[in-house]
Amino acid sequence: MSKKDKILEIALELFTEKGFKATTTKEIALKSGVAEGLIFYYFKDKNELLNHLVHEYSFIGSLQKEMNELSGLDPLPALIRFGQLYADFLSRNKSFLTFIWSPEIVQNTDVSKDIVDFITTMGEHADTFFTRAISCSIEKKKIETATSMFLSAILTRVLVEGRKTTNIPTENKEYIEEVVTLIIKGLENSH
Amino acid sequence: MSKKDKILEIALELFTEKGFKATTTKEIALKSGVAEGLIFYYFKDKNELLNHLVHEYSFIGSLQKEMNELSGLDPLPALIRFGQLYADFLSRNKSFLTFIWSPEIVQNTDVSKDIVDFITTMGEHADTFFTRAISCSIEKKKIETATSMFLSAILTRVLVEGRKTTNIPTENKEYIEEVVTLIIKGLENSH
Amino acid sequence: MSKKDKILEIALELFTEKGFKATTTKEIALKSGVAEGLIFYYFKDKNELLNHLVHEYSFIGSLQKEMNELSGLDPLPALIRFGQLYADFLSRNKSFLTFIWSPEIVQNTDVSKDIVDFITTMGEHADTFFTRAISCSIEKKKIETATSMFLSAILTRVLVEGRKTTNIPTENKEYIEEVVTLIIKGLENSH
Amino acid sequence: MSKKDKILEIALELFTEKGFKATTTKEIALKSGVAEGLIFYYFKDKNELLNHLVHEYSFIGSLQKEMNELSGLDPLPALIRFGQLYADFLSRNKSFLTFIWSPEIVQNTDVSKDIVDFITTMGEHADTFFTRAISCSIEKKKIETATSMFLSAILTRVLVEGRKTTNIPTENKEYIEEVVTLIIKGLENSH
DNA sequence: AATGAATGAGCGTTCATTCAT
DNA sequence: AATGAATGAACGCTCATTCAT
Repeated sequence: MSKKDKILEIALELFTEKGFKATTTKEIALKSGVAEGLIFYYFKDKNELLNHLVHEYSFIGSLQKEMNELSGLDPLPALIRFGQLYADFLSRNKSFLTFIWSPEIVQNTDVSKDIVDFITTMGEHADTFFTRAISCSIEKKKIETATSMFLSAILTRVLVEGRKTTNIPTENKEYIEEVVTLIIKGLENSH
Repeated sequence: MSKKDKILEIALELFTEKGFKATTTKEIALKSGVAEGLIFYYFKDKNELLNHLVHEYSFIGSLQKEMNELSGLDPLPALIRFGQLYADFLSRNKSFLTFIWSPEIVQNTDVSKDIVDFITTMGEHADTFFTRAISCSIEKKKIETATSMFLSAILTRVLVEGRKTTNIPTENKEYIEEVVTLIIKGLENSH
Repeated sequence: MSKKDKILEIALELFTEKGFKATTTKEIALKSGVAEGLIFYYFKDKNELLNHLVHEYSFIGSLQKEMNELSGLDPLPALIRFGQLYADFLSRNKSFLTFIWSPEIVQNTDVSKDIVDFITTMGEHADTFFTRAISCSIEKKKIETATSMFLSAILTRVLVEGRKTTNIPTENKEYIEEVVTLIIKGLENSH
Repeated sequence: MSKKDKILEIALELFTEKGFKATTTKEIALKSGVAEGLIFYYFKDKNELLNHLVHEYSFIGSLQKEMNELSGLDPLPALIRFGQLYADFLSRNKSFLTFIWSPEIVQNTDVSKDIVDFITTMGEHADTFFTRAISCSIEKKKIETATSMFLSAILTRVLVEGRKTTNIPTENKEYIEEVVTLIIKGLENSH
């Protein structure tokens, strides 16, 4: 791994763990095993290091690949698997997500838009899965509400409940299954 | 308003807007119209100002009062009203919530526990409303899943969708009604 | 005791214990049980409080009185008693002496001159005692050397040896007697 | 001379001249011709700069070397030369000695012990010289008293009389000779 | 490419001093 | 006489940034 990449790796780790301002370039250099000056050789200043990180960070890419496996599944298992992939993805990127959502970053960058876009994209995917999973036709708006609930439930579980000191009582998989079941039944019962 | 209160007010505003480290005491003093020294007369250092803010902040109190009005309502309208109060509450405290959830604060204080506690309390309230709204008896676990979805949907809507550049297509009230309807139908259909 | 006197008392205590700059007016006020403002009501500023202390402090007065008792004694016992009084006096004022001898005070006040004057006065007293104690006549210069040694021995013992962690092996009285004996014998042997 | 050494040199000069608290880091930087930040690059804070100074200061080393020349001399000249070396040493380190003896330093460090140790060591040296200078055997205690007087006389002369506004009437050498003569005669006359 | 000594603006904080009460 | 809230200059210190090597 090149020194440049090492700097980026460590910077990401420290920024997401402690915050941007609370992380010093000295600390990054130390943990990266490089001289402090090198950071400024590769990146004009600390902000450019942040921008590089935030825009380069391949957000959706990693998830996109995994979702190819869903095409061969039946609608219901696909929906559940989709939920799991989403939960895993959020889990992996939890600290990065809360980082770019924090006041000091939201103020300085436009990445929160990226998150919203991402959630929208996820929503569109989920919409098609729900549509396929429901036998009968249904209002588009109802599907959208269902989708929004589905994604919110997973998002909240991972980001909020992950911080509970007590362990999560139900496994993710089981929880997702329950959520899907409840929504599907709600949708089927509503026409 | 006393100078001490003014300092607290402005500090809250700036911390939630820009972050803790990114806000200087000079800036707080300037906007508060006091000498910088006064901040340290009342709060021994910047951290104590933060702690004061975080622990004094009457999180649940404001919501608790509003929830008294729900006791007279029928189960379903009560549930919807409950959702609205929750959404309004989150809306009001949006910036504070993302602030204390940010890396620089989560790391330094034990307040994330406060949020989790709050969410748990909200969950218990919602549980009783759902139980009352469903005519027939139902597994406790199903109710809990329903509740979690309900609260997540509102939380995500307010915190995430509030940052969408495009305006929110559906009004909160309408959205909450849809969510409640879908969940209730899902529950009733599941036994 | 008036509040003014209390301030002076506490200021003296703190200045000599911690140094002038290291003692804050807040600390003086707190320990004195008065408001901080009162210090500046009585003394224009912190420096005037210091000056007041340094010039008011009746240095020699307390010793002068005690020395009246010496007039009735024989030369040798008088010399020994004189040494004891001097040692006691130094012991009582030890911290004050090292205080006004410290760089931060020597630089700002002219009290080190007071100390020198005091030592000179002590020297003159001791000169007459030694002259009386020696039967035969002797060069004035020899007496002065003897005196200087006598006073130095006591001064050093009290100020320096008092800081030894181990206890002083010999009692002051015994030490003074030995010193006097040695000097007297030295003088008598030199003509 | 390196910038680090320059900082140490100037800090020593200012601390001993004005006191520790009364010397600002800005002043040290200015007189040293370096940026203020450099002080904190080499020494993590002002206290560490002081500690470095105080422990690095080769107190005894410089004197120890000079004392090798004494071994070839006869007892009496050796004693007189020893006194001169001691007086010179004290003279050179006068401001440093009063500095570390001042309240603000005595309170913060354990260096006053260093001084006491040094004086003890000097005492042991002087003891052997006096023993050799006296032809006949004599009580150990008497020697110690003599030694103590000898060192005190020189210490006081340099530290106290050096602050007299009037010039010192007698030269150091002459004074030391007188002191030695007087003590030797006192000792020889006492058995 | 890589270092780390050196910089200095600006931070959080202290504290003597003022002043309305 | 006495208070203590309020001030702001100046302190010790941090840290992103520069630059000679």
